[in-house]
Amino acid sequence: MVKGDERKKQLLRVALDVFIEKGYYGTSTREIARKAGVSSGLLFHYFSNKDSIYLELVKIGVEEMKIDTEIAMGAPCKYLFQTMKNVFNQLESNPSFGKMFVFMDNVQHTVVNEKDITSLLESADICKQWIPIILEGQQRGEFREGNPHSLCVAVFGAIQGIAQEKVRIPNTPLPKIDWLMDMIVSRTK
Amino acid sequence: MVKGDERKKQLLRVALDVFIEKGYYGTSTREIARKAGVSSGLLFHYFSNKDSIYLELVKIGVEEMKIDTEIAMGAPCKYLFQTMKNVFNQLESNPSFGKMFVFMDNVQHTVVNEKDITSLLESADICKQWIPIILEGQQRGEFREGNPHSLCVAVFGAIQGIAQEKVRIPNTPLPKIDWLMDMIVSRTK
DNA sequence: CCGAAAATTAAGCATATGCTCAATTTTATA
DNA sequence: TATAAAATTGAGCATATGCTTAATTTTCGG
Repeated sequence: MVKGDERKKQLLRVALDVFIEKGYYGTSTREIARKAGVSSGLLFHYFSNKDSIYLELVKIGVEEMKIDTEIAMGAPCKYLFQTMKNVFNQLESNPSFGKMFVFMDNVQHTVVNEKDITSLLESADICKQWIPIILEGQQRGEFREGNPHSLCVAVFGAIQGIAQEKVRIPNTPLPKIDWLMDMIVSRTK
Repeated sequence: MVKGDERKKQLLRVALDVFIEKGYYGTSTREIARKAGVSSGLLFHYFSNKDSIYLELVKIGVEEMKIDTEIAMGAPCKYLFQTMKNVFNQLESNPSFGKMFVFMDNVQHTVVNEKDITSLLESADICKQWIPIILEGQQRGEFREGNPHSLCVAVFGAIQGIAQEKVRIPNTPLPKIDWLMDMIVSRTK
């Protein structure tokens, strides 16, 4: 017998793995329970339904993805560099971080009948968060000219792609941060 | 009544949409049939089972993703540029191309109990195809130094991310190809 | 216009799924 | 140690799913 709180955390960990591997619809509550070594009944003792497990994971992910707009606006280029450094460090040292990264990407591309999730995701939209910062960086001459949305998509698309590969093949060598910065940093600087 | 060949193509088109939206496991054969306006029975008249629909789509995707190694080795930098240009042009003009792009990415991250698919995907592994070309480019001084695998992951991760966003939000502005090239092209050139 | 071939359907079987619920075991506490 | 609270199980219901099959409709060459 395990204390309720621990069990719930364990179930969330297992659920994250299965959701990543098989997607929302392909994940059965039975499989989560089985991989956690408990009965289906217990799963539904801790979570009211399948959606709520998913939603809870999304909430955790959204929290992890939040950026500090205050600091970012103060030094866009430096902040972007630091953000990448943090992400890459975490990808190397903490497998569950990478998993959550991949999960959040999957979530973005999965249509789930849950308005709660849709609204949650809006607040986690990387482009929405970063576009004002990129604009600020452009005005300072730190970032190159061009559509900020495009720049954002390119930079964070690359980070996403790298994270995906890292989770799938853990010994994937990470690129240098400078390479990614070269995509967005002003050349004349 | 529709001629067999046309119907099959239509079913593949519909299946691609559903697979993208809900993933392999979340896609039901009934839904494919319903969205195509036919009965389940007819679906299984044209395809022996669900896996074979998926496999057929993967085969098409693999074919589209193949690169011309001969030409690429002759002019790595130019070829990379041209490849990106083609991809971006297609993304703008041909929605089904973008869909296939996203689908192939999903396929890479989905575990399906089908050894046929696993082996098929190896031949479509972008890194496996590009690493020799990047190496060649580095020897010529066209590409920057660094782990070719990392460079590959960064560049094609970015392209993937962009394609994803373009499919999800079709009016997403595409970045300039030069921005992406700056990630990999030698600075001293 | 006849009949074979092709296209299509509807019903149904076996199994998997989300979820409930009554019952049982374990733990903690007074 | 007695008892309430918490943890856990396992059977089971309703529905969804992959797929089969017999039967029906449509097409079209002779």
